[in-house]
Amino acid sequence: MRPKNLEMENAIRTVALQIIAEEGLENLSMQKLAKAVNISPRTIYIKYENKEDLLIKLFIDEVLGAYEKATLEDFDPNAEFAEGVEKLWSNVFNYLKNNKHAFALIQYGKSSPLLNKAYKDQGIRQGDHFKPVHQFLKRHVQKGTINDFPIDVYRALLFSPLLDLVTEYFDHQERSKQIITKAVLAACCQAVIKGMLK
Amino acid sequence: MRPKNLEMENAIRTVALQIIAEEGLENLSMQKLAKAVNISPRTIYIKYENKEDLLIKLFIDEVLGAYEKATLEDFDPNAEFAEGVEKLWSNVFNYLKNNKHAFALIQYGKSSPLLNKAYKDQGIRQGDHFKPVHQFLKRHVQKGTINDFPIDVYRALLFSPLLDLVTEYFDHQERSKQIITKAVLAACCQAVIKGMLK
DNA sequence: AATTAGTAAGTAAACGTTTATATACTTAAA
DNA sequence: TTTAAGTATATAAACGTTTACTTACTAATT
Repeated sequence: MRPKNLEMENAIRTVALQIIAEEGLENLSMQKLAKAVNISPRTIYIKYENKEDLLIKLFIDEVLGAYEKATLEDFDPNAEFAEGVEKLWSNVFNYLKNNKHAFALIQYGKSSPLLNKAYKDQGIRQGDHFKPVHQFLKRHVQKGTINDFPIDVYRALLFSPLLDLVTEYFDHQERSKQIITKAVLAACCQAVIKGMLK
Repeated sequence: MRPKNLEMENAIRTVALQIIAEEGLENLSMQKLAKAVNISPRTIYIKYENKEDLLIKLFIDEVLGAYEKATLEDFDPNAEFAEGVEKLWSNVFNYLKNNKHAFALIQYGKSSPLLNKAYKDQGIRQGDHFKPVHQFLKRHVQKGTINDFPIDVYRALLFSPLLDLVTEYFDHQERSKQIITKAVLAACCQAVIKGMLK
């Protein structure tokens, strides 16, 4: 039996992300993708059932999986509140800064009904991945450090400003001057922490 | 001369927003839109140059324009900091709550390169619309109430958690229990305010 | 060791459908 | 009667996906 060309499988994902980031999800087609990778369209269908399958696997496995993993790297659920949040912020920012294409698809996850649905299904089935963060927050609620909120509300308060700052970071990368400096990020992180402390 | 059917122009925009919200931007086509409005495809081209023109006008005029207007309703740039932010939050939340389809396109504005570009071009050309908010923030920086940040950073800190909470609100609308209650919103708003105060 | 049957990976080209947009015509009001 | 608003229909290109075929390798048989 002829062996799989694993490099090619990787190329499909990389180029797909690139097209989505540069031209938008609405401009990614199977034919365009095949041409860009320099393979036959049929080859994509050996690895993925259809376009929807490709997009969802790209989103869930390639993008969200790596993102969640990077977020939790060296994160200690038993850390002090400020220390823990600072670690999460630096993990997220450093990862996204170096993975612009993945970030683009993450943003689409909030708009596109297809990806959104996949995310919710995934979020409900496998919320364990963020368990250390839940644990961390729960501990601080019990300790009385922070207010008690539903977990999704914490996500909004803790991470959404950061994701917006990443957008700004990329926007200003193309311009002359970067406004999202380390100092600004640190100050924003402190603001978020301060807001959540009781 | 035969007069324009203004109702139809309105129907085009409403139905376009509906399709985008329900099926995604990538599933809006001119023919599908025409069929849904029960007109000829050509009629859309009388009112819009092409698909891109339609999308951008929908995004900028219909959605962002109305959104900014609603945000600033009865907003007083001379208000106390907490009072001002609370007003902005309640304006934004109440507007978006009742304009789910518009909200969907606003979210696409952060992902789609086409809309994103339109937004940036617009943001640079006509930043005056949010002038009262800039004025408000500037005043409080000078008064020493809050830290001095670039304006885009304030947007991230002040509004992005709220937009995430609106997403959560709609997500939970379909389920049994609403977690984004008035009390939760108010508490989040207070957290944001507290974080920004010096 | 040489041959060959079997099989999954891969390709080129095409399928029928849908896309954005254009042409040619009709309608309705000034 | 003129004129723009509107329709029905056509078009070429692009779409997702499939068909028919080739390639590269394994493993069993000579």
